[in-house]
Amino acid sequence: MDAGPGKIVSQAVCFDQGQDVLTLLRAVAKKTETIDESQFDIPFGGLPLGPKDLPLRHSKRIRKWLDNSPDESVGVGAALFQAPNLPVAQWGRLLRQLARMRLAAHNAKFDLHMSAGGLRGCEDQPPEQGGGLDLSSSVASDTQLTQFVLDPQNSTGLKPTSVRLGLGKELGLNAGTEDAEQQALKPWKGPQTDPRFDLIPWPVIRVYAALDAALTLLLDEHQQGQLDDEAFQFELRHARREFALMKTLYSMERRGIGYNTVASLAQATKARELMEQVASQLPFKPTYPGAQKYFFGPTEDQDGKPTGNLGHLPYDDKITKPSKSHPQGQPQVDEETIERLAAEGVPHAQQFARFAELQSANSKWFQAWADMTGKDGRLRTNHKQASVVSGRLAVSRAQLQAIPQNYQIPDGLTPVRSLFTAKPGHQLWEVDVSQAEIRIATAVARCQPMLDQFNSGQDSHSAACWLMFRDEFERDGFPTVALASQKDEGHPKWHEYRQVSKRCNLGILYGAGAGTVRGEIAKFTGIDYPLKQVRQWVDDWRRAFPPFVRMLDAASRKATQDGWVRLTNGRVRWFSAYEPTHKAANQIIQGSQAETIKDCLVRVDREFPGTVLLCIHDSIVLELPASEAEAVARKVQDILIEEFERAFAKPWERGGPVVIVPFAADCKPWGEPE
DNA sequence: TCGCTATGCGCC
DNA sequence: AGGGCGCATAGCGA
Repeated sequence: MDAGPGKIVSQAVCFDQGQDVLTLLRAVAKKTETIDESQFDIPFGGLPLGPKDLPLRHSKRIRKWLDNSPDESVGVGAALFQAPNLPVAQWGRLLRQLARMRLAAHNAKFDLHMSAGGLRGCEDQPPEQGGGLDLSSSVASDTQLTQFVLDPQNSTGLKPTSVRLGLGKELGLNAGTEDAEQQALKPWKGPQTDPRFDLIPWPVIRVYAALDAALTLLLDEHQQGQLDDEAFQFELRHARREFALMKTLYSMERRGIGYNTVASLAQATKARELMEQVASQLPFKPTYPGAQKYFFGPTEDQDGKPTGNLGHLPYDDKITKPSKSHPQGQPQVDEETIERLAAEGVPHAQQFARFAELQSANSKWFQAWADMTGKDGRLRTNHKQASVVSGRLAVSRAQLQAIPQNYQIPDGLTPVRSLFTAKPGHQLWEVDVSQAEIRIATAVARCQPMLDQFNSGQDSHSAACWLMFRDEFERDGFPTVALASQKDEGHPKWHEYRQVSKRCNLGILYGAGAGTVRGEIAKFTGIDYPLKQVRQWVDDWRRAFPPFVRMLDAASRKATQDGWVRLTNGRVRWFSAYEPTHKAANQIIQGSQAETIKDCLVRVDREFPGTVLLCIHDSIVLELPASEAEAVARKVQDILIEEFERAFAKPWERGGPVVIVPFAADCKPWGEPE
């Protein structure tokens, strides 16, 4: 159960052939240590194991709280506060016992990590001496994932779900239980920014832990009863898919990815030096609000004294959205604003941009990821499987779905991608589906014009370019798309028009209007076309692909009328009451892609165990033995193509033949450009 | 000190 | 009416 941003306490319930609860496992962890540094302090009883590792702030906080609250429950806590852990050997017995059972857990992946991690400082020991044990083959079900499949519209939290289903009444569960729990635990747990579940005395948390364990068991029984019913075959199938995916993600997270902390920290140091040089020349605090004040703030204060601000007029299109604190909206200070200021020769604009990019690179990558890397030199992320509405995977902790492309790296620093390393004798490879979303859109919309282009070997953007600008190409003597795409001999405007077409493809399928498409074109080509011209192009695009237009309309109509749309594998994307439905088509595409890549991931993990490191929406990163790296990567490439083509193959008309939209995949060593 | 919001920006 | 995420920072108010 997630008990706050990245802070977790969870219980696993163990049962044996339907008998009563046998054992509780209480797992505690800190955000930064959930995975690569085990963090068990198990306050099962009052047997001392030595003092806890207590940060000063917590020590102070608890001491203060104890002094001010001399009631009985606190006395119990105070007695247990010093050293409440069980002997290490008991941890080992617990793990061995769990390994022999069938386990149900709410968010099983977390419990698996805790069990496998072992006790702090004992990671390399056998369980009897505090080491971990892999319990993944003992886990039989994950009640949170199953609930996500059974009821995607509601919270999958254990207590809200139980209350909703009327479970646990005999245990005293009611709508207020969760709040009561938060109230009771808060003084011990500390602030949300640094919660310490391991500092909560067992007598304080015991009742809640026991309740969670019992609820998990009740929920599991309830769900399994439902899934036994033939009417729930669909849900059963998808619950099994998610469960299999959970185990794959668990093994990926355990593995982590090699990261060169030494080089990363060297870059961090270099970045800080560069930042200091720049900052010393800036006449304002180098923050976004500071820059806003300097560039756009009044030049004089109320008394007519000069403020040192420049008093630049805000750009009309660069005002933040009105909010409570700023009903008029504020002058926006983003990259583009700064660029414009710099172009006007406004002093310090360029320097501030430089400072901001250096600081961002350090705090997001060079410093942050080095700090997060484990003692084994591996950097680990945490997948969230049941939180994204579209069905995509999300990752937290290290945001390894947003590893910067090389061109994003500030001048003078090393690309972050080059800091990822393979273990000895291995190589990193990435395999990705090319233009997945447009191929999916082609299948979903049954778009014959785009299909024809794919079948003749065109990529989607060249295809759109050809169809949108065909008249002009033909008039100028370029009668085929193949000729027009030749770099040297092609139509002089081919590349410009292809960019325009690409932005139309992506933008319109995402639900963008002409204004946004115009901005995108400007961003990628540097040419700011008149809105009227862009509107014309959007119309050209719509004329070239009538089935896409029909699909966009049909999807949003369905989402408006029914409140949901269906993905390619039958799963449903629900729309909440106030969610705009213009994005419905995009959600079908994005969600269907996510469902398909999940199946690929599980299959690749099964066929090539131990190799998968990351999955980034349409790509899979692998760590492969050097001797056969390319061969395996090619096989994975084939798997992606096969799975995507199969997922989207269907008859395009009633009783007609099955139409297969061709998919393509790229396969290359990690870090190599296209 | 802590929780919250606003802002900006990385990825697909 | 461009979709889906997560993270860092700043600033404000309790």
